[in-house]
Amino acid sequence: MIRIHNSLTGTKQELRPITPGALRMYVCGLTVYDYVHIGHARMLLVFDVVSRYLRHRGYHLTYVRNITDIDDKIIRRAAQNGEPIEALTARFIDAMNEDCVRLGIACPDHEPRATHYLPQIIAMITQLLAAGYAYPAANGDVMYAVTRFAAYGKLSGKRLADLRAGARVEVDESKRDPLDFVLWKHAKPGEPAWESPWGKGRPGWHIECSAMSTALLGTHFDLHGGGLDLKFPHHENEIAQSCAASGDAFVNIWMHNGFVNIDDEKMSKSLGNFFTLREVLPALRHPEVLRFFILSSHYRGPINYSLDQLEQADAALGRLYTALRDLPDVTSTAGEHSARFHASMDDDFNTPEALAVLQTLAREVNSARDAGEEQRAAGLAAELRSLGAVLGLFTLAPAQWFRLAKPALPATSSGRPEVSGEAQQVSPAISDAEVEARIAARAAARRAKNWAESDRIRAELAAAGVILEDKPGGQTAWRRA
RNA sequence: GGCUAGGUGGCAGAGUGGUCAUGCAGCGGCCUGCAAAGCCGUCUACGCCGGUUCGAUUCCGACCCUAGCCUCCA
Repeated sequence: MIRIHNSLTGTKQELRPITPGALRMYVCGLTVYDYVHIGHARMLLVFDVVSRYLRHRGYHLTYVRNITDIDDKIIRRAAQNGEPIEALTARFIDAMNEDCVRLGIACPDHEPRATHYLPQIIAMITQLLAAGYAYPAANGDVMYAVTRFAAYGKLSGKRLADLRAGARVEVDESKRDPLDFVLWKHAKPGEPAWESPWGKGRPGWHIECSAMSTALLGTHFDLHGGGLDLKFPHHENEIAQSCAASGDAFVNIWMHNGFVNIDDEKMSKSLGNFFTLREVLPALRHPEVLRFFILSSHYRGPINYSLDQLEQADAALGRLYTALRDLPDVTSTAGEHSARFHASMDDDFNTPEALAVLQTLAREVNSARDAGEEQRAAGLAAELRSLGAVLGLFTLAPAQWFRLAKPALPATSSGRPEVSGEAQQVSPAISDAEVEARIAARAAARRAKNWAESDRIRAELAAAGVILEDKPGGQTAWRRA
């Protein structure tokens, strides 16, 4: 039984598919006007793991993650760049897909783009107007009347009166209530626009998600996810739109992932303290390190980004790869660790606990190997490998992992990895073949019990970032630091 | 101001009404020519004040502190 924390009720509840054996999930994806940053990556990774796990548990999952490809910021950025909007969005969609491939994030089943769903958006606004939930404003926009929707504020735990008292909502003559939000924006000169019953214009952000999710998953589906910052007003508005338009229940369980913080402050574009994947990944041994780092905290809580934390993730992941090293590939047997792993993941996707199970498993692999129980060690390692794969880990063969060097990139005081030509020279490159040659020379010295020469070669290799491990029987394994 | 999450050992980070989180770091062993890796053992905890309880880090209340949302945001 899988239990998931539902933002709507504030409690964990049992996952009961609307259609037995099948699940439908919609996640709010990106607005494509810039490169993917670590905060986005967390959302992408969290729901990648959620979808992997639900499938692992035998559900037939339909996973939809949208792309917002028309929006104020996109229009502004395109104008700044002197670039057509379509070129800008195409560029950043390509970049996002590249980043996802690097991180091993599987493609969702559907990746709808707002601009491809204008008919559905217009149809839904028409429905809302007909049902009296929306009204045409004097300026040509179409607005949603929040007071008409009794449950408004349920998801975010807010009351309309409290929100108004906040007095931070803009005063807009065209709104009947300051909290009303726009469904359709009338065209302004020079902006992209589509024909509609209310004249030329473009959709508001909130209606896109309601229209796309309904079009692809129906009026009532199982799971809806997104970043915590979308809870209000975006998801609140989605509920208001979708429920009002269909009269149906819309979403059973709302899931929100926590933020990535820098120095305990939210990473965001407005604060300017964000890191793109393109800056961060070159500073890592492998993108899997970032995945491990993200999964080492529970998805709902905040996570503090720092190079030090990434170092720890690198070390911990390396330890798991160490346990998988040099063991025959045997069929995994589901033992007590699998049961613990599944219990952890079943409990609201508790990945830190699931990773702890993997670490315990790794210790037992090593322990069995030390005791000379090769068969048992191989069986446990196979279990480790298959459980890790559920989380998207162990995409490399252990031998590959240990050939990768951890880039020695100096960091600025802000924790931002500095990637420059100068920085790259810090890690001297020594080829695998050269390493093997030096090890052969050292082996000869060792056979002659010339420890001084043996240790000299080892120190020389250490300076080049290569660590040696002598095995029983005269063999020497090596890895990059 | 309103609303919502949190405050766990040197660090990160789970969890629980009463013998284990886990990883890194430390300490003591084993192994090793010496290392490395690994194994075994071990030390540092649950913001503050009350209450409930045989017993609370875990439940309840007050307080302090932090973050987030209330405006675009994963």
